[in-house]
Amino acid sequence: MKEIVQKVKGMRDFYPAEMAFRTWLYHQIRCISEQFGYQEYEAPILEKLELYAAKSGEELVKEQAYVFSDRGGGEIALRPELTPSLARMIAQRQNELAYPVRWWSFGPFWRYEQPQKGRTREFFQWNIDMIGAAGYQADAELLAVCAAFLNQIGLTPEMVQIKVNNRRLMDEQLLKIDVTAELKPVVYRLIDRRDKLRPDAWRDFAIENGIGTDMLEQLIALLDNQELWKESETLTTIFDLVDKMGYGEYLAFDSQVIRGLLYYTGTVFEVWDKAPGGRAVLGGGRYENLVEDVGGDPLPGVGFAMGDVMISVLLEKYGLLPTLNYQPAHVLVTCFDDQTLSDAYQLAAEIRRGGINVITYPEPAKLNKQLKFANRVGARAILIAGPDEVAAGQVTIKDLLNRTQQTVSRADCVRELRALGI
RNA sequence: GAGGCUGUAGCUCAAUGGCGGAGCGUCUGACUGUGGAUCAGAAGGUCGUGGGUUCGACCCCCAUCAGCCUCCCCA
Repeated sequence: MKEIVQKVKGMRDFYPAEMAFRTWLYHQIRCISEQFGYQEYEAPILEKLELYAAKSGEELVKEQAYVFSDRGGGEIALRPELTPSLARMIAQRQNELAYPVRWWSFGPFWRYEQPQKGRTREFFQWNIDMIGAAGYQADAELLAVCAAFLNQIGLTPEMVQIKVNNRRLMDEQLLKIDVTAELKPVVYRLIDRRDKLRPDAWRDFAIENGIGTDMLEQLIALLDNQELWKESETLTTIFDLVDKMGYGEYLAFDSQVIRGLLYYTGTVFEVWDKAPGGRAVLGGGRYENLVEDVGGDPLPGVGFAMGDVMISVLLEKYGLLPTLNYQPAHVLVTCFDDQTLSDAYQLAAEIRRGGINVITYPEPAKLNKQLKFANRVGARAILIAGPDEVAAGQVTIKDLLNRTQQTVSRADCVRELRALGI
């Protein structure tokens, strides 16, 4: 134990059980993405640091990216997010793609953060984007993808909610209460923190940052206005479209959803656990300038990203983790003794050619030991070909589930296994 | 970056500053061609790591590493 080198902080091992879950999640994601006609793609794990300098937040690049120099002296980053890579891939082939482009991806990312519940330094993230659709109606499709996914994995509108807002609406409203361009970042930050601070502490924070009492009262009235979305044609249209697609119950307008990312310009949304103290598990929105920022021509996009860690926490919390069988072989061929070992290996090969996954016990051992092993690894049936069976051209099939066994001719073995439902 | 809790057998955890334990699991046997049960036995530990205090440290102190939790942050 002492001499086992520890794994790097914040990294996870995926033993077969965890790997089975990750594969399951990947499958759910693929299923929904393809339902809406999105194509899978992948970008490099390593990118030049300057790719992120273009638009990602300062915090992300300076504090949270894994950065190192390669042997050529270049500044390289382990990708902390995918969107800049996506923007580059689009820009590189800007004139040959059929728009709107619908792409999705699921892969690993790294951020140098303090590991805690729902957060690791290496995580997997689903990214899904539609690029090249200028109309805000496209935003509704991404919200539907999001809701369809939540529905697919069993998260109901009672458990989670997609909080939607629109930055343009908020900008207009803030302008009405005389929030200047200089004040806007502070006010955004203030809005973002409203649920994190106590009311009095929140007010103090506002005053300290130069927000006058009058403006603060107007801001509170603005944020508390549940009907504010009705003043946005974008939001009313989007809500209507998502409702028509059958996912209206998942949506809720929330004027406090702003999102930290600099590049969002229109609709923004986050999926939240509705329980008290709930957290965001997914976020996204519309961005107008990203492709331009990496050197392409202006092209709008809308998309979202979801990490595997928080969604797992949520599924576990609501008892929705799937029960997965991660033993691919349902049959074990026993190895009786040195004389019949080659027959056992040969039998296993015959069964495999019959289309059934098989493991062999690789060396002679006591039969009860092999039976225990078969149980441990989750096999459904075992095959015994000892001296008696070999001499008679037969094989004994033992059904571990029903505790029955039969001796059949070798030629019938595959058929008999099929009859057991294997 | 800040704070709190934890670290003892493969796993889950006990142990008043004075002989390091239990349950589960593993292995062996009872059972030399038949599994999940039962019984018996065995293996398995530099008590996270490094210092310090003490006649004596798993226990107290300091540092450090890791895990969990909270704050900060959140693409």
